[in-house]
Amino acid sequence: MESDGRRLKGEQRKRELIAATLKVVADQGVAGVSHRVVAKEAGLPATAAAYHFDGIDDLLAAALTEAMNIAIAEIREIAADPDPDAAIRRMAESMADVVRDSGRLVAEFELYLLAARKPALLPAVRGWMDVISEFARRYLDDPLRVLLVVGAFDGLMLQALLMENPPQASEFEGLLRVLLQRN
Amino acid sequence: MESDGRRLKGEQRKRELIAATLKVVADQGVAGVSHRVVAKEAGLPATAAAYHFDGIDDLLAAALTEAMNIAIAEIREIAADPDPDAAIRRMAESMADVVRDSGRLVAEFELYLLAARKPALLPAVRGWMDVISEFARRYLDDPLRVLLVVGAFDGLMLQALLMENPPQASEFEGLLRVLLQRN
DNA sequence: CAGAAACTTGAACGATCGTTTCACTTTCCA
DNA sequence: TGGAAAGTGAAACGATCGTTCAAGTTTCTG
Repeated sequence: MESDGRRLKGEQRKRELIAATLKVVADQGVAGVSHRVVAKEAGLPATAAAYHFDGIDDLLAAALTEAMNIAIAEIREIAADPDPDAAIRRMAESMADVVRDSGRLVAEFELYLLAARKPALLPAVRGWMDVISEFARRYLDDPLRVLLVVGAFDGLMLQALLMENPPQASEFEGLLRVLLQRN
Repeated sequence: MESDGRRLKGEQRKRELIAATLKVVADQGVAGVSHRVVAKEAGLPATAAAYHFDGIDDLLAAALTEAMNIAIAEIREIAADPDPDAAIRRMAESMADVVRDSGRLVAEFELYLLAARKPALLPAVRGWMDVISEFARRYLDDPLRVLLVVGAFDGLMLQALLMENPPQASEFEGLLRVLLQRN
């Protein structure tokens, strides 16, 4: 724990800046992230981010990692459902939810692309792929099929991001049942 | 056809600028694209892109659309193979090739993200999804499974972009056989 | 060959960028 | 309580950005 009031305020501001950054990423993409834009979004002076983070890349990495960790925690919670069928159903609902407000989805894929060039972001991506993989192994033994689930999970969401009529929860459930051989 | 030598030179420069833009996207991502950077890559003066394109967004859209159209043509050619099993095999080899030199892959996903905010880019993305969908319908009747193939196709490549040991052609072939129910 | 059309290119514009500096307030601790 | 530590924020820096402008050259057309 941390009890120093000075550091506590700093940590709070860091969180505010991360939240503002994610909002900017959702609205305008990674390209729209700058010290001044993020600061205005957070209602803070332009130099706030420069003080609390080691440059703009550090802020971006922190924000995208944070977004990914939230998503990972959600999936982990759903995957822990004792009823395997209920887990699938809830997973499908979660996918439909994420597709509906696409902000997090955009952040997730921006992180993927950034990670392709900045190894510091790879652990967050690996954590995401691992939690999906773990979920899939509950239903499948074949490693090839597990790999397929991880790829299809992201691909379906990316596809949904660009479709006129993205799939509903019921369709996601059908897709998951096919992938997990639970027909 | 076009026979005006003045316009021909202009078209040629446009192609050079598009090629240079794709190189920059592959190396540094969309964020690295600017008039001056692209011009230096192409060995042209900084104002060349400003003359031939209606702004930097127009250049970027032209380049990413071009990359996507090349990819679409490749898939279409492979899908036209009279032997269904040979088509799967060649498709798997193509996927492994693309993963190996990841430049086009990065461009493709940058286009996806850009299309989420700029509707002008949607047709190129839809063309890609359509050609994969068409390929899948040769093997599958169930629309849900066709949807799954399209999503999984992109998702697997995106995943491969970030794996330490991306799948080989043989693994892609196994994955395709599962997806297309051709075991 | 003369004028129009298309292309070329360096210079320059205002805007925004990331970052540093420095004077300041707040908070902690001995 | 007084000095150290942490955070705050306005101002300013040089760099880069997209774009415009104007003075050229090349190419076509009548």
